[in-house]
Amino acid sequence: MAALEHDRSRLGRSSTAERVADILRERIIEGLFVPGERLSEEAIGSALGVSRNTLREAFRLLGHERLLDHKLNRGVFVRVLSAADVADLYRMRRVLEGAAVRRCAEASPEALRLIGETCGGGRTLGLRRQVAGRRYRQQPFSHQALVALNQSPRLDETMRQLLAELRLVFHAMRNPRSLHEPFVERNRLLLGLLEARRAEDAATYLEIYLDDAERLLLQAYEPAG
Amino acid sequence: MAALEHDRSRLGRSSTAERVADILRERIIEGLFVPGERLSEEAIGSALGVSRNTLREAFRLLGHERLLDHKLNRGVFVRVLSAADVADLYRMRRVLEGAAVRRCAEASPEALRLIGETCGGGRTLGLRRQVAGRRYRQQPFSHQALVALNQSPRLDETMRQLLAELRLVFHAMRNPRSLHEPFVERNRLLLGLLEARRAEDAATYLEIYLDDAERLLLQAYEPAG
DNA sequence: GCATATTTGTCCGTATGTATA
DNA sequence: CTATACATACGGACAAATATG
Repeated sequence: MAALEHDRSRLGRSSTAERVADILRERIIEGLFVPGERLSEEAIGSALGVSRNTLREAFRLLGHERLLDHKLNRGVFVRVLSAADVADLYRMRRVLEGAAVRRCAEASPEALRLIGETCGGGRTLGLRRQVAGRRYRQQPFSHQALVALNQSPRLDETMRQLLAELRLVFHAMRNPRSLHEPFVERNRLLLGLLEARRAEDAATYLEIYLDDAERLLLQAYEPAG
Repeated sequence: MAALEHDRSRLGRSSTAERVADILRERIIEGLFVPGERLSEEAIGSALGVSRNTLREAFRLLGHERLLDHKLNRGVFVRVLSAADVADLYRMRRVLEGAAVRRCAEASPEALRLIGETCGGGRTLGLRRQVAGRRYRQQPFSHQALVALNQSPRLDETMRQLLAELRLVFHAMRNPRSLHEPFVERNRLLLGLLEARRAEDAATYLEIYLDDAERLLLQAYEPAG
């Protein structure tokens, strides 16, 4: 890998550490770095053409996002989530997505449309570029856009980090696709309830949805983790 | 300030950067560093007896918590929240605390008791030590403990960061106390609803509570910010 | 507007301590 | 147990950006 291009194009300038964090975050989310893998300062630093000090700043950022696990004097590792972590993530989803569906009555048509948008696969950042050799899932339901109904940038960011963590679970499994497919129909149904502005029905349905999703995920994950 | 004591006492070891972050976080929350103030790498590094590299790692952590504002080539500043930030924090509170009160029926008596505990003033970490010359508020209602009803460590942490940010608002004002006092009675009333397990009433009351709190806070903050 | 001083951003070298083969 | 590898943390260096007079 070549050294980082120093973009610095006008506004939104960012430090090298932040750009390195972006790169590493992407690789973790895409599964190029698998959970449990150790990230060597020496190896990655030289591969990215940055000093160890700069790289360590990036590691701190990703550690704070719970994507990396900092073990003192042992290095940083891609996070391996426990079953308790998975349960916690779903408790969060119930809160964040539950609050969102309850506000569907006051949501703009545009906001609702974004939930069903087929492009982007759930992430709102400009990350839709094709990753080599990796099929890009086209899920016609964005839970990120759902949470956006709360109209809170901070909750959006929280959800983004939550979904990134959930990726770690899937990357630690052998057949993650099989867990998504049973839910495409449910997603469609949920979206229908939202468009009909039936907030309470949607909330009830979401609870069942997430209960099932959590249970199925834990069943498939437990033996691996 | 003397150099950091290298504790390293068995389990729960932490790096110097994390310990420095803890110290700086505490000072920001206590208002010893006021919003807008620039934190010099040189000054703080030598004051704490750590190198610039280590200090910068700590800065990254606090920046990620939104307590510090990183301005490229200009340094780090104690965050100054905008009115939009305050509104966002209250949107979050409605979601996190709203979900919590809705679960009061299934809350343990112990969990409810903690909300009304008079010691600690809202924070669950062992931070109840007396800060010199700073009166310690004894609020008999912990919104942190309320959010804990969600039984999610991650939401607990989110709430902790949220309350830390809110502190920034109060430290940027001249008379922060006056905004708390009108709510001690409301807190008592809300706690009564929770203890009576009247979830829906509590949720409704909380909405009004937070609407008022946000409005009053913005009124008092707008001219300053 | 310009020259200078200050401060950040980033890198390197190195000593020390810790974990692991 | 020794040896090796690596993370931790420090201090110094220099360029670039910014603040100051």
